[in-house]
Amino acid sequence: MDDTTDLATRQDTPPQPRLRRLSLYEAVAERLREMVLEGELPPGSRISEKRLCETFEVSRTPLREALKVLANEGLVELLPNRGAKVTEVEPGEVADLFEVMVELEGLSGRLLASRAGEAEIAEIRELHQRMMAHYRRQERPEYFALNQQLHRRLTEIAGNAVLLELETSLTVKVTRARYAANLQLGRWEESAREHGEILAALEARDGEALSRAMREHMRRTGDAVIQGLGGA
Amino acid sequence: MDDTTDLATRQDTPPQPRLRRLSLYEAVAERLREMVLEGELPPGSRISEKRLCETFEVSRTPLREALKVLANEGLVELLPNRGAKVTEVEPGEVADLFEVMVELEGLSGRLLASRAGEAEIAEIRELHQRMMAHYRRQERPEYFALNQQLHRRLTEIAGNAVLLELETSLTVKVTRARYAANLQLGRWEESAREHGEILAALEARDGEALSRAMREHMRRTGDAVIQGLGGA
DNA sequence: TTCGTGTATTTTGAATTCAAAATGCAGGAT
DNA sequence: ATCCTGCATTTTGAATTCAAAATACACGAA
Repeated sequence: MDDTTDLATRQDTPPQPRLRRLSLYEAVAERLREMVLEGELPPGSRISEKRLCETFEVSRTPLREALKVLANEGLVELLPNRGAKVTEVEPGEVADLFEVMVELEGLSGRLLASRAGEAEIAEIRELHQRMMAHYRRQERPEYFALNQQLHRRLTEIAGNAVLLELETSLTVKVTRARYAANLQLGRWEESAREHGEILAALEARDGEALSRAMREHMRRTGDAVIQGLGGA
Repeated sequence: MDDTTDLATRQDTPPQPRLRRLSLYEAVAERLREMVLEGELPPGSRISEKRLCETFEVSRTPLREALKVLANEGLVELLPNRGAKVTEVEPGEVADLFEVMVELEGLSGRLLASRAGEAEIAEIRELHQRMMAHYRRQERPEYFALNQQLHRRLTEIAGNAVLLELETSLTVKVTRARYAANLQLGRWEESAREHGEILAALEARDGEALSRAMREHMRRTGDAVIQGLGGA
């Protein structure tokens, strides 16, 4: 896209692996992921390669590579010789998903308490306060975005790469389940309060309390989502 | 491989999604996974698409699709415009891996105790005894294979699809770390004893004890592997 | 009418081709 | 001698082509 920066990047990128132009298949995968998450491609719907190729204006090769990526993320299912379909959101599987997420959050909390430095805690506090400001103003999209960012940052600070990777990929499914459940419901207030408890436990560096609070937060989110799906 | 069964499978496979001929890229991915796990493709080594295509006698398309699958499993790294390389086995990441696995095993144990029926327990007992027979005869490969099968079956019985999926994919990494650590060491006896405790807790349907035993088993395996890698 | 069979069409799987980026190397300037 | 610079070669990224499988449909028999 921006080829005037070649000169500048040429010698800087090898050491810093950040910031590169995406492959076509990555771009397609990203866009496709969005479409699935937001229900633009509804669960269960068959994906016609030809149609999508026309939509994205790419050939089938990068599209098929992107589909393989999405398949590994569990967003689409690849049926041999019969194309791909968007996976269904089964309430049972969503329950399983949160059951696992609760454990991972618990681990995250325990690690956090022992590994977060003062600087990190200050950073979290700041994110928390910004988020709460949006809550008071009832700005949902901004709140939600910061919420995601905050949770991600917490896991980053926990300092376990495998955990971070797992939470990232499972969060995609969680987000999808939220959309499917149309979860803009009444949990806002409760959720905000839980966030307060999480911050408090972090500031107190109380590993057990933090772990409990994060587990509980995830558990309740799960309950709300599952209820929204008409599950148990 | 066996194309004489086409006639038989033609009408049976649609209802039962089991048992289908693999796509070329799946076959390639499987073989490639083996090669990485067993160190035939050493960590850090660059992968030449052309060479591998010649080895497998396939074109680049299915090979590249397979590489994408392996990349999502974390076995290879895709460098844009510069091909793929086998990921390194970093002791730090292996430590992270086991830290997560311990939690998942704990969950698995808790679920197992409440969900395993008599039939399942009997099945596990039988697997356990077969495994122990191999232990007594000091037949390592057979022991190891049954060990894998038993652990997988335990997670299956735990009845959480997401957990099963996660453990499956993480087990691939665990296996790779074991190979890298050359772990055919002295933990055999200890490990066998731990398996006894697991079975006992399962038979007693003691969720807490089972969870603890499975966590502990995984923790110690991790310690041994990390030690074998020359880590902490 | 309904069901089954065979054929035409569409869609997917894999190979090939074409283009762009990266790598390696030779020659020349400092 | 060392370090640029530019070209040739190799390797990767993406489009296209070809083949095989699945689907849709029309026809004919029961």
